Amino acid sequence: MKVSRQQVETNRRRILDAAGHLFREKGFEAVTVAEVMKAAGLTHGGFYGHFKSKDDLIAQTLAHLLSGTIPAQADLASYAKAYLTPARRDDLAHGCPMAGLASESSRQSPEARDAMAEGLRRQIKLLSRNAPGDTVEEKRQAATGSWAAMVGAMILSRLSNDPALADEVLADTSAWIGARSGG
Amino acid sequence: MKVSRQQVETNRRRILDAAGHLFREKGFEAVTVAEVMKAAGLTHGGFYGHFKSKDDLIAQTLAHLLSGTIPAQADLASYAKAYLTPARRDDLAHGCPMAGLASESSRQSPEARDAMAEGLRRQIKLLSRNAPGDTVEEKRQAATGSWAAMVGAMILSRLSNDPALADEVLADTSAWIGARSGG
DNA sequence: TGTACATCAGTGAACGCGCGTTCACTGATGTAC
DNA sequence: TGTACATCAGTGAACGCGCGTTCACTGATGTAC
Repeated sequence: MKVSRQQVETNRRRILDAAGHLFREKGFEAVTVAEVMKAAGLTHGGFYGHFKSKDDLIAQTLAHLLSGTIPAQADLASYAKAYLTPARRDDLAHGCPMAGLASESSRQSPEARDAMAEGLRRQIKLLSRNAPGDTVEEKRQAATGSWAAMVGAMILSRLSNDPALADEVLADTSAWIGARSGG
Repeated sequence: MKVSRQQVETNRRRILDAAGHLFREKGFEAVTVAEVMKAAGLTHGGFYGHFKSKDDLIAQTLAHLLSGTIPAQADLASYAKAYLTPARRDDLAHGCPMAGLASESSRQSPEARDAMAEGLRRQIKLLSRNAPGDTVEEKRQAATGSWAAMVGAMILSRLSNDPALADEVLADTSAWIGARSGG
């Protein structure tokens, strides 16, 4: 049955939200179109009224995830300390899209990669503002290096099924960034 | 037709080598059993004489990849500089298994994750030897933080389809690790 | 404002394809004598 | 050392399942009058 234009827009956003959670939780390939639609409260047949294909959904979901919420500004060390927590690591569905999906994204469509690259640019720019260093270049290096360390630590921590090692990776990386950036 | 015991062992290693290259290139899910067997010069039916399942292959391939080649020791900064090159980034099939497969591995079987966690422990231990710091703890933090940054930078660099950004991520992370570790 | 009808978002069955896995078969290996 | 035969690694057709995608249909929406 037809639904109102407003409802269409709501449904579209619901699909993107559901996809955002499911993709972060399970990765792009393990999530099915039907699963996303069910999570959005719809049936799978209607999917193609909203998106051209699953690849299209992936690209649009990444753009959706990365366009939101500019995080509060703080110095790099505080930012890293807040980012590198076991709670954030374990809450996959609401976690950082870059840590959760960067690896898979590099094998996705150009549109998906564009969305990710744009998110990366924004993040580096944002972190550069309060990064240590005397020159623009030094600040950018600190921002990029710290961000790479945060993303890498999150990925490595998630990979370990030894909880002690997993927590140590977060804590050590946080300490290392802090020692350099003065937090 | 039956083949010699020696040939069986050769075939098994060929399958693992082929899987090691293909998985790093395309990820676990995008590679099919038939594709691995073909790359190993065999037909797909024989696969189950060597491995219990595709999951089993994944776990054994990771163990195989991570057990080899202890890299030459150097200080952290030189190590990072040698690791974070565009050439290494672009040669997916022969690249670092942890950068290429860590993210996907966290959703694989316990055996696969064990192999990865063990590889991570070895790597941190190895890098700690020549890490800067006065105490064991400081050295471990530098090793872990630097390794997280290297893996993260490799992943972020691969994700960007803007070559300038991709190269900058490597160079900036390398410079940042170098500035701290004195390379 | 109220009515008649064209539109079209969503439904759910169905399709086609590719994948992991199985299995009857083949023929070289390697053992028993 | 040579021969006869049981073993079993590899082959390739086939199976079953799940997935992305399509499509005829439904019935509420929203427009024309």
